[in-house]
Amino acid sequence: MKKAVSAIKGTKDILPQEIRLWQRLEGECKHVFELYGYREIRTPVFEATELFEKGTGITSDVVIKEMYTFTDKGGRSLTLRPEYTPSVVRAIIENRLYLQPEPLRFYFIGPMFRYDKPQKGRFRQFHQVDIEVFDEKEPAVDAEIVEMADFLLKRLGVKDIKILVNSVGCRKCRPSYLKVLREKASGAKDVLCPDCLRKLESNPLRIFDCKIEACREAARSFPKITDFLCAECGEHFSRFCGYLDAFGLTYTIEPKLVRGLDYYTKTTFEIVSRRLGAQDAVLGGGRYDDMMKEFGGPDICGIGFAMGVERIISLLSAVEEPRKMLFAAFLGQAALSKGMELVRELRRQGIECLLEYKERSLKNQLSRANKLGAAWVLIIGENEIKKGVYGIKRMSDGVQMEGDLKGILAFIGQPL
RNA sequence: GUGAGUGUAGCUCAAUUGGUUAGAGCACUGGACUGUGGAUCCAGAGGUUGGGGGUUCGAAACCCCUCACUCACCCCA
Repeated sequence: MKKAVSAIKGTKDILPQEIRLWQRLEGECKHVFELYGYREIRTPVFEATELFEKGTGITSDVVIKEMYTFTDKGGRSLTLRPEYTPSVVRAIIENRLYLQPEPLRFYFIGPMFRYDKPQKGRFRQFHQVDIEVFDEKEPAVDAEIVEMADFLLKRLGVKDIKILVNSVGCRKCRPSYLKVLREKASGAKDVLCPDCLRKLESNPLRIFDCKIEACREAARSFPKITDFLCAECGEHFSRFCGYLDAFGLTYTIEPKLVRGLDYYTKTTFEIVSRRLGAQDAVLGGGRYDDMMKEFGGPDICGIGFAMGVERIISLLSAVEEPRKMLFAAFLGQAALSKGMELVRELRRQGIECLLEYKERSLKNQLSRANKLGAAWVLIIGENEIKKGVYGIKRMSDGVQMEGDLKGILAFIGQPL
């Protein structure tokens, strides 16, 4: 098939057939988030490249190899946002939102861009639903966020999910853990695969993820981060888990849940579904207590999560809702003019109407109306115009009558 | 970035393994039925077999290059 122009690799069109699902998801998100006191915020799709280098982290994979970065005509280095958190933090500082009495709870829905190789559940332009809370140190809010995510997913009808939680410690306790882990893993150098030997340097926590049995076996004896948390982080984590218990949520403590963004401190969590394939996270997030300060803002902590819209959508099944639409069929030019007039009035009465301007047989138009799932067909022909009435047919049972505009409206008012 | 798999009509797939004019179902258009839908039957339209090159008397099939998609690694939503 010859294609003049096609969508860019890793991007796709969301077609009308699918869009109902998107609208439902967006509606549910807004509804739930507002129930929890969040308000929508929207920031630009591109930002100074520096924002992500500082925020997402210069050592993260996202920044190193996945950013859509370009130079604009003024010579500035700009980047299409690969994630949302740095933008929100920037907006808060820039607009001094922390000086307002309103709670610092924000949500956002929009596209993100990462130069990844596409695969199942992974795209170059994808969409995230994102929430962030600032200035709440208490582990209670960590638990509230997880509970909200769980509530949202239940409302959406997402099944077979698992909640994973962890603490990655803070800048005080994490380095000492990593040191011990590296030492321990170095002792097992002869059994680890080449991949893991590389991870030993770059990201030793990833060794826990290896699929090779020898590596898994060795990793079982490695220390867990949850055993190395400092007093503050340890208490935060146990209270967080306590609140989750109080909510009656089932969750798994997953000490190898590290997440790829540099900024996380203390709590991290993910909600996964095995139905998604290799990219199994529907939602992931955590606490980032230092980002605001590092951007030169006030010392305000933050916590949030991002949910992958395409991934959620793939777990939902489309529900075909019946379309309460009227199809206007006409025969001849005089009838067309009359039809345009009638349809205009019906639309003002709040009735979805479709009038197609092709001259076709009545049979053809009825057939078409049937295919489109129209609830009624309005029939306008010479006979009707002479009599000053119009035919209206209910497609579900074929019942048909004649009437003027008032009669038609009354007929439409009857149950289908 | 690395690796594997797949590209045939709008969609799902055939083509006896290299053989003549690339087929079918669904969908589409028209007709049977002149102004009354769904069922049935008939007909029509729709293809540079992803693209380019090569091997061959002959390529959708084999080889090379390229592009796209899919899946996995890495990483993440």
